[in-house]
Amino acid sequence: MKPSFAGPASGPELSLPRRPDSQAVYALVDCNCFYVSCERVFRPDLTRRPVIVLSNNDGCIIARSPEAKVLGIPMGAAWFKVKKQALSLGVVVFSSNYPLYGDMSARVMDVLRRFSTDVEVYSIDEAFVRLDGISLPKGMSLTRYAAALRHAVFRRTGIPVSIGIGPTKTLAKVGNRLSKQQITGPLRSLSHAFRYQGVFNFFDLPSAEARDTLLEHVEVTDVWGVGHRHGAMLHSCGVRTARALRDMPDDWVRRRMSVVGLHTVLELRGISCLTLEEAPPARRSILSSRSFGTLVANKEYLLQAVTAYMTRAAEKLRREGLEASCIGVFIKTPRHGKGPRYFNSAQTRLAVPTCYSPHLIQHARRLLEQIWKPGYRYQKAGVLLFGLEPVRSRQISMLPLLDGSEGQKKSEKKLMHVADAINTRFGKGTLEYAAAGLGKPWKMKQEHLSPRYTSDWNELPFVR
DNA sequence: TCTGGGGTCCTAGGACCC
DNA sequence: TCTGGGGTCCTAGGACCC
Repeated sequence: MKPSFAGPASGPELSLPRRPDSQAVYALVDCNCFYVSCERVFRPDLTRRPVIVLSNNDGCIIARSPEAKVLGIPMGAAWFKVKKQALSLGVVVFSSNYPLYGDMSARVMDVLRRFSTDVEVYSIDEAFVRLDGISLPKGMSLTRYAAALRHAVFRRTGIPVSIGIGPTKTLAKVGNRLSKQQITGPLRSLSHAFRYQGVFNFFDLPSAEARDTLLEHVEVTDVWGVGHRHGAMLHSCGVRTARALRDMPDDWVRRRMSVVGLHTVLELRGISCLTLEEAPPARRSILSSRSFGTLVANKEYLLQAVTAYMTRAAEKLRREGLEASCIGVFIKTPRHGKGPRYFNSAQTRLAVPTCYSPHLIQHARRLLEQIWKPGYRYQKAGVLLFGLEPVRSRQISMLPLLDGSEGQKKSEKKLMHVADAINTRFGKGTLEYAAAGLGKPWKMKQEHLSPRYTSDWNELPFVR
């Protein structure tokens, strides 16, 4: 299956300046069962075999190959509940390996940028791409261009993707779902709109009636922006399809689903409310939290975990050139289970914003001391950084005593810089705080972790 | 054995002010 | 000491996303 058009060598020379009045064309490019596909790139023997990937702590199933789907392995199911059944069916299982997935994601996004200058990375496995204003090779349709993009991603990364195209982001999302769907029943009459595998383009539909027919075959709960609660509410009001939602009165939608829901409805009608966000908005908070591998009663272990989580959060803070002016800590017992339940959190505002790990850790440990109660077995802890601001633009402190001397600030900055550099060069956790503990009996479970194929030569099986 | 982690936005209601 | 109207700001909770 060799594509006749391999895609432009680079994006910019193909993309023309867009006329402001031109009809927007959004494509949603979505990697098929992304985490599973990433594992398969390095394990070709797993092609066509049932594969699943578990969430952090091996808690539940977050990705399934189609083969696992066919076997009836449910999405989101607790692993301990389906483990026996899955293994007996020959399902291959992986713990999630986020460094690997992050790397593969970046490669996919790089390919997308060869096809359009306007790319919004929406999540680790999805991107919105503007396809209007691109001067296509002579005689090539937009749909065919998308098919070429799809081939290029697969050839360059090994990751299969699906593409939905429409006049709004929400319709592009719907189209993406349709591109993965079996064409049956009344949809058969629209089969020409499905002629390229893995691509569905709303602009290929011949009429408004055809669009109605399609939207009638999309469950309302499959519409982007309609979650569990609104889905149940809509069902109770007899609204079951995307078409029915689209045709509800504005004021009703506004009342029951807020302006967010109204935007969804307008987008289903083809009126664009959500635009491409190429520059991600400034981050407002950083959360670092994990469930423990086993329940933890010991305060010292909780202090260790909070130290480790704050270390990670502070690294992220510095990587993004930010400082935090507020921090929070929370701990909780399991939602389920027999033991007594407890949840508590504490926040504090810092006198001076900082990104210096030792300060942040010190505050976090103090907050934990405030909320920890004996007699409970804790399941999870987390730290939150908020009130974030860029390092440079900060106002000069009016409290030089609290802010520390210039010299001290400088040496703190240097220390963090060196520590971050060592951990980047030699791998996460090379340098860490003693207060995070050595044995870490609370560490999360990862019993089926794949090797670090993309970040450590020694873990590549075929390089030796 | 006991269900992930990391985000954002909107709304209602209370406090406070004039 | 008897009760209006309107504004702002903050917070908790709900809803959604992947």
